[in-house]
Amino acid sequence: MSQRKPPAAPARATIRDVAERAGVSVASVSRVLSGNYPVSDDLRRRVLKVVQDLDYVTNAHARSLAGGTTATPTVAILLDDVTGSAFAHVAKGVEDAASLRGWLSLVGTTGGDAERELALVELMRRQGVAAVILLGGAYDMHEYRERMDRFARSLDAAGSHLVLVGRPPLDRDVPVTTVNYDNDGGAYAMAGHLLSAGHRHILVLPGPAELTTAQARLSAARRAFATYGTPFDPDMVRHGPYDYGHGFEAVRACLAGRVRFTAVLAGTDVVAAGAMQALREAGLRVPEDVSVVGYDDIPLASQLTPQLTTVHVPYEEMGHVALRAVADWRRGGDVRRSGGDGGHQVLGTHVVVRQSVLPPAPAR
Amino acid sequence: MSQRKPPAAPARATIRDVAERAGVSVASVSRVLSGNYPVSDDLRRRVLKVVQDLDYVTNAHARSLAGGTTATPTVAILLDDVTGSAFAHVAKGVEDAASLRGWLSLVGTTGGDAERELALVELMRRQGVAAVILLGGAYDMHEYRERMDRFARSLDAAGSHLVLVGRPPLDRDVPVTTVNYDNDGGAYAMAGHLLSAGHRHILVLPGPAELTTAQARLSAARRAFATYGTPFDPDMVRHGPYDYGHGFEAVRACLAGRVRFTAVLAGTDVVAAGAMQALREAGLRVPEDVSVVGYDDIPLASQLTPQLTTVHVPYEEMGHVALRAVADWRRGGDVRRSGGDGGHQVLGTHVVVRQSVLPPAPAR
DNA sequence: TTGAAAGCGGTACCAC
DNA sequence: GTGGTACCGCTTTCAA
Repeated sequence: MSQRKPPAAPARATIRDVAERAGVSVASVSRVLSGNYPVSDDLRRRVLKVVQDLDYVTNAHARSLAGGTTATPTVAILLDDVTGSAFAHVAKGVEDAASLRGWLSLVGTTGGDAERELALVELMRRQGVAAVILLGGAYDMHEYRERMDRFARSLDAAGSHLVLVGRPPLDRDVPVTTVNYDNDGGAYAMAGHLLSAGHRHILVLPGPAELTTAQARLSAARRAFATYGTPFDPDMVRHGPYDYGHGFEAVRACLAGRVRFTAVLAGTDVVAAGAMQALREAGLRVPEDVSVVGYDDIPLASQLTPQLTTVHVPYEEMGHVALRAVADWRRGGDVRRSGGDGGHQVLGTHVVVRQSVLPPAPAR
Repeated sequence: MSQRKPPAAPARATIRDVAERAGVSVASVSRVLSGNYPVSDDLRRRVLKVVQDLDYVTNAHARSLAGGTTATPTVAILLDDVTGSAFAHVAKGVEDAASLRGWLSLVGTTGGDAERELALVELMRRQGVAAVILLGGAYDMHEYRERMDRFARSLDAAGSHLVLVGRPPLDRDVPVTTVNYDNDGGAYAMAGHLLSAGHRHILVLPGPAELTTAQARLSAARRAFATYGTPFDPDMVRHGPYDYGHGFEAVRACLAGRVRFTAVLAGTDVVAAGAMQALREAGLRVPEDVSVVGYDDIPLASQLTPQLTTVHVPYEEMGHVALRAVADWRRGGDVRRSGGDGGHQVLGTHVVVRQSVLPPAPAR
């Protein structure tokens, strides 16, 4: 307590310690360790020996400050939650692509908290990461745009870059890259699949009303209804979180309320899983009595019984694309501002037909 | 291409730029930004204005180098895969605890690759993180111990610390903290649950033969068999990866091979899910015809139909405990070497009874 | 081939 | 209160 030197600091060895102990100059040690410069075998041996003995490692901060070999490029991935989210697959995609290039990738979670998101972006910016990749979940359009705008510009000013994945794009003059999937197309096709099977009474569980992806899926479904000349009943839409519990509760409530439906169009696979569970508990069979479809095509979809018909979203590939965009950006200076690609990419989606859809039962 | 100055370097503003533009000294700028020193309001305003204009941020590397306010403590979490692994929940636990303290946490994935693990540990060590937390998945005892030994010592030498979660502990004199769950107790209780329900022909899918956790679960099951005076048939054990596919294939193969069993003791919930699917496809009902139990108690367990009886492992809490251990370590200098706790903690597990177990059917 | 020294961007101590 | 300035640990000219 009264000590001047806190014993908690084990005094990490420095390059000077190594130099001294090896009887050479710091410059030589640096050369040996960087390996990008000719050095005599004897010197190298002596230095490496001491490095071993001292268990020395170069201080990344110092190295990066000195502007040496640009430190390993690092990308930061920010998402709400690692557990179970479909976006965890995007993170995996980014990580795999990064490690393939010898880059480092780090994941930070925001817990859906804007404050924490801001703090993390700031932190990463300070850290000098090559890019910050923001995954999924955009709510308020107003505040959101401004917020992202600021992020993009401040990262850009720090020599970094912002990538938005699964979020609405910003204005053209903002230094940002967007990677998206064809949300509309998938939702339209999925609703169409149900409609073409003959369903007319479809319970729609699009997700949170404020979430842009949910809104888009809902309006795409509407268009599909219109195409099929089927009236769209707003009462058949139940908003709620993208989780198992919501799917379960919503279906249970509708069943209890004697709402008539022959199919459930769920906003995500997890919601679909909850819906299926509620149907099953009510003694209804899927798909004989009620058809159910999801969205995302996460592993769960093919593990459910019956296997879920859903929309495949290329999450991992989106991660690859996001990382490639960062690499291109770094290399290209700012060519991508003119190039057609690079600024905003959209990957395709498609319906995966499995076993959870059948034409509506004659009766009921 | 022929440019001397790569245009890719947007020349991030420095503290000196700010000082100059604001007509003050760098020291003053530093003071304003650190906020830990009295400064005149006028000066503060002028500086902040320029900071805004230039969108200036302090360089984390420089700050950390200068040894100023110790940078935000950062912990690195390393695991195989973020998607779907039970350990993603531990990561979440660490992250939540870290963010509560205002610490930063980063997740890196190894993809089960020892090389990548090594690279990440090295990188983190260089980065000067407060601790590296390694999650799950230990294979070869020989090489493994040596490897971890080295990690522990080198991190320690760099003023950092190694925490092992869900991995076997090392020797007492190695500077490491271990957080574990009562794997044995859970496995023993789970097998006991099946045995006490009357099952005698149990198919055991413990997981990968080389994985320490799988080995432990298997031997605990054996002990339970012994306790119940039930002969243990090695032929009823099928090793394989901790995934859905393995559960599915193993059960299908046994069914095809006319192996007689009334229950499945799966190594994880995911394996159990695969097993249930195979049974269902064979026209067998769970639990009426065959009982199935898992291990982990991830959300999936309660989302399956029937809901899965399994062993609850406090993954998130393990994350909290791991982070607390790091905080204690940092604070305590090296008191924990003497203290009984802190070095090696074991959290309890327990069976969660749901709907996937029934006494064996009379016939069959 | 090797060594000396000038920064990289900040922080903090020491004067004024 | 404010401005100089000596480092932090490392890389990289520039000489020797």
